[in-house]
Amino acid sequence: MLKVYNTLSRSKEEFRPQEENTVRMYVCGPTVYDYPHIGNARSFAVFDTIRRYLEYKGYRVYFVTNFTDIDDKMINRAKEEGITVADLASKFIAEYRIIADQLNLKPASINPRATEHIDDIVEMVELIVKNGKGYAVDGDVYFDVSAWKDYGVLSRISTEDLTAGARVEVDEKKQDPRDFALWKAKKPGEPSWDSPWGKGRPGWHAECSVMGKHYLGLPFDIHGGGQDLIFPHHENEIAQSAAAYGIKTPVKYWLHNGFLTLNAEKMSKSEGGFSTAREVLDNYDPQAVRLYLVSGQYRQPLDYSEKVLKQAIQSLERIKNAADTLRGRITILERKGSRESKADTKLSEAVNKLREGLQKEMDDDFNTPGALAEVFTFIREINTHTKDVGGAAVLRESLAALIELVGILGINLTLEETVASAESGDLLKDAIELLLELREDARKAKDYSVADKIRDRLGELGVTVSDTKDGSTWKMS
RNA sequence: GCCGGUUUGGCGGAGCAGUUACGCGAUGGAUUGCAGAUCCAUUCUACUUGGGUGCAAAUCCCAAAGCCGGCUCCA
Repeated sequence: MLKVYNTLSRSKEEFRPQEENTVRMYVCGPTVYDYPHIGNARSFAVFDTIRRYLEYKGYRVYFVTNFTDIDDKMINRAKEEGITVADLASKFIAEYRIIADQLNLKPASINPRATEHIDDIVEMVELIVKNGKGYAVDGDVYFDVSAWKDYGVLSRISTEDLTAGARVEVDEKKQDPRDFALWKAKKPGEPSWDSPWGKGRPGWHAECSVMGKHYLGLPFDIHGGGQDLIFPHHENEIAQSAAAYGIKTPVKYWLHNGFLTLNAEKMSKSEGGFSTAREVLDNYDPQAVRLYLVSGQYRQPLDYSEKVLKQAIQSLERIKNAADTLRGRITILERKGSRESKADTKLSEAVNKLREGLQKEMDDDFNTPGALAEVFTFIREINTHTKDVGGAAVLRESLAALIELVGILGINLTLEETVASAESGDLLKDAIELLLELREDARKAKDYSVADKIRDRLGELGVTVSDTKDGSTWKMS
């Protein structure tokens, strides 16, 4: 039974989607005005893992994540760079897609953009005004927080404290400092759309309410985002949806990931730091970065440093080696024939334990570190028993399980299997096998200079050869 | 000021009442023609501090301290 921590109740709740076997989830995507930073990457990776696990459990997941392509930051940055807001958006959406690809994020069901839903937004704002929960002033439209008694349900910020908040800007147009913009009147040089209040553009919070409703219907099951979005963004989303559509809450489970913290001193000193996702992904194996990002429980803060990245690289290596060990043994058994042995049973049991254990951990609010522990326990079993396994079937089963389960965490172990599937693969494969046969003869004759030459030269060509007690294995690197 | 989180071994990071987390690193040993990979052992009877409850507390309760974050457009 899956339990998820719901920010709304501040407790773990049994997860029950409204429609059986289907999960509808929405994750706040980036504002595409700049390069995504490593903190954004964490959020992407976390919710991708959650989505993949739900799919592993058999749910059909509708996964919507947006691009905010119109807001103050977009406008300011476009002005600075001397390009249009639309061009700025294209540039950084492209950038996002590169990062998403490197992080092995499964493509969303859809990536809607705020500017594609202006009509829907206008419609929602009209409803809010019509329902007496919003008011227009000089082309701006504000949400009337005083008219929504449940304001603060999610963030648990009392409205009195809010007024006293350090960063509330005084705006004469607002009836109350707590009120927030639903629609902003056009200023000179800004992109704008027609509305009943004149030309203008949507407030930030409006888009997510609208797109969530449009693609998933209200209420939907999961809404995700960083903890910094709890207030005001998600609080306002709830208020908007409730005020416009008359429903109590637009979302059943609110999930928020913790921050990624940087050791500021350390980072700032090391050549400009590693603040953008791109810098990190260019400097480290993207798979290791992904592993690092899910190495902590998603609600906990996660510290970033060069050291932990290096640890992740080593951990990833251990996972890859285990897959290679299985593959190597499979090729050896293909050569010498398959005959089951006692070790087969042990490995088979380990596979079952892995599946059970991983599910138990992930069912507990997506405990990815726990899941990784299960994976590594399984890997030890692989390393202990594989050399004695006589049946190829259990090896294939183990490999498939390993690939599938680390796949939930976003680690792709099939990337290195390219050779075998290539058109020319068979010829190449046979040629390498032949060389290894010759090498084996040389080794038997204790002619190690020839044996080492074959291994070294193959190594130069990108073929790594390893010896085991029952023969040699190879892989393309 | 208000609200929230966090404090576990050399490092990362689970556990959330009773037994080895797991990974990385280090050291020693084993296996191997060598290399790579791997296994075993040690570091590892660790849990911010002070009280309390319990047969039993890292784990529950109370208090304090440190660190981090949110408080109108930042994942």
